[in-house]
Amino acid sequence: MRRKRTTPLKDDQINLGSCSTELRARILSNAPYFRGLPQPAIDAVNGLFRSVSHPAGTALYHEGEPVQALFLVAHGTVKLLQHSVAGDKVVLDLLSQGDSFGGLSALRQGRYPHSAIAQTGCCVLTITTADFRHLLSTYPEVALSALDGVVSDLEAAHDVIRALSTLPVEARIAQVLLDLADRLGEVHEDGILIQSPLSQRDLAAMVASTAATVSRVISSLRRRGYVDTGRQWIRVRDRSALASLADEAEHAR
Amino acid sequence: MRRKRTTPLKDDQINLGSCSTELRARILSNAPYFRGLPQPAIDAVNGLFRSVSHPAGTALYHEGEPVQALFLVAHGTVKLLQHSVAGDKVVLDLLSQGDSFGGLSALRQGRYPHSAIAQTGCCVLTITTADFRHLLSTYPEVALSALDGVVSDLEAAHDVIRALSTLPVEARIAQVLLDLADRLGEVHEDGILIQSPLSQRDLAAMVASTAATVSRVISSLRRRGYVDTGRQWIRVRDRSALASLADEAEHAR
DNA sequence: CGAGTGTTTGAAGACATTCAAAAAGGGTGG
DNA sequence: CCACCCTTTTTGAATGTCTTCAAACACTCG
Repeated sequence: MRRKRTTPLKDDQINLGSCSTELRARILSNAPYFRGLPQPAIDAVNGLFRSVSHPAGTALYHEGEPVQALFLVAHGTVKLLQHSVAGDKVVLDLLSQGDSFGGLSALRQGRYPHSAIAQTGCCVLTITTADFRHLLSTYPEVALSALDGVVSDLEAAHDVIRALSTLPVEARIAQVLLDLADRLGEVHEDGILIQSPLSQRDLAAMVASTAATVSRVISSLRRRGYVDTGRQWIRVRDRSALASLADEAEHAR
Repeated sequence: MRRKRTTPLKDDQINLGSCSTELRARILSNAPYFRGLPQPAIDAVNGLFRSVSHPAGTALYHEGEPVQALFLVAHGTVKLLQHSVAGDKVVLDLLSQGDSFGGLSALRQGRYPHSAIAQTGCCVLTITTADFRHLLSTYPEVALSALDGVVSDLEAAHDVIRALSTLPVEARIAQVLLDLADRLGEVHEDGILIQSPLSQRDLAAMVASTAATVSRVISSLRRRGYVDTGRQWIRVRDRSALASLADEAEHAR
């Protein structure tokens, strides 16, 4: 019998992911970009995508490389980050099933403005920029959906800027945990488990802090019973307590 | 004869601005959104816009209000900001001639995610969200341009996030000054004058700091001869020196 | 079991904030 | 043109949050 695993994360969130054609079809027809297209169009779109598997930790692309494709997460989680020259990283986002990324920069500069790393083993659907551009002009509603998606990303980025500008570390961490819990969380009776390996270094890179500080804050949250944590995983036990931490910080002063 | 003005800023950047129909036509045909449309289409577009003047300091809209229009700056500068509940503000961007803002959020939530304040007396062209939506579906190339513009805004926001995450205050200020000089600057023999009234409080709200700290940093930059400053204005004298300040901070450590 | 990575914790110190108060700039109305 | 007022800018001193550096500990994998 297998030894009890200590991480509560699902295996397939950690190990190599692969795409069944069934999954692939489901992802594409549910993707915000293509939802609403007539079935024949969806079939045509389906033909333009390739599915690729990436082992955990590998890069899908690096900041500065010429843009080659637009990506759609089918399975697993993908981390978007920027490197600073000094070597420390800034994590911009953590994406999961149904999220898209990468290719839209092609419309502009033609270079990826950030790197994408497989946070888990994952499967992504890719479409070449040329094909996607073609889609955009063929189906205007796709362009509108894309616009919608990017506007939403922009607002999220502005929220991060506000948090970095006005909130102390603890509140920023609380806020990020809430966001991740809502987007990647899996509800259990003992709390919301964030379904992705997430080191405190990663967390630090999301809130503009350091691993040491994050550890201190997280420990304090754990002592207060707001979260459970372990190596590379976090479970939110008291969502509303975290929410008030983030809010009170804003009202303070 | 008129007394020598102490501010080097242009009068019409401070006082009420108005839109000549000539200016209006020029702005619209040069706007990234509509550039490339055939002339009849541009004329049609022209008919959908209204031009509105705003005195300096007045709000074009407030965060949270329902989105009513998309805006295009014809003259003057406009400040986009978010309020924190504690009352301090976060300045997201400073826009000038040709920049657009506001209405794209309509596609999503229907509420403005930030406020817009006339930094100078200014003239803006507005189009209702309904009309703009109509434009988007009528002319697919407009949707593509809009997409392009938002992607560019998103990348700018990510750059701000990186700066806030990795750079000390001085470097962030240097970076913002460079950006403003490039976008709002007017080249003179004695440096690049940022053509918009800009208080140190505003600057502080752009780099997530305080007026007191900004004053100290700016004074230091002035002593080193990198900038000239006065009440509500800044001139960049040594662009490359500022650039190295921002760069060295990244390479340090 | 040993190596490597992730987490915890302490102590010292830096950078920036906060609070406060004074000085300077610019507009306004007499 | 001057006196007044309000806002912006400047500067000092004290404080604090967070970082840095270091070392110990824990967990996982080969």
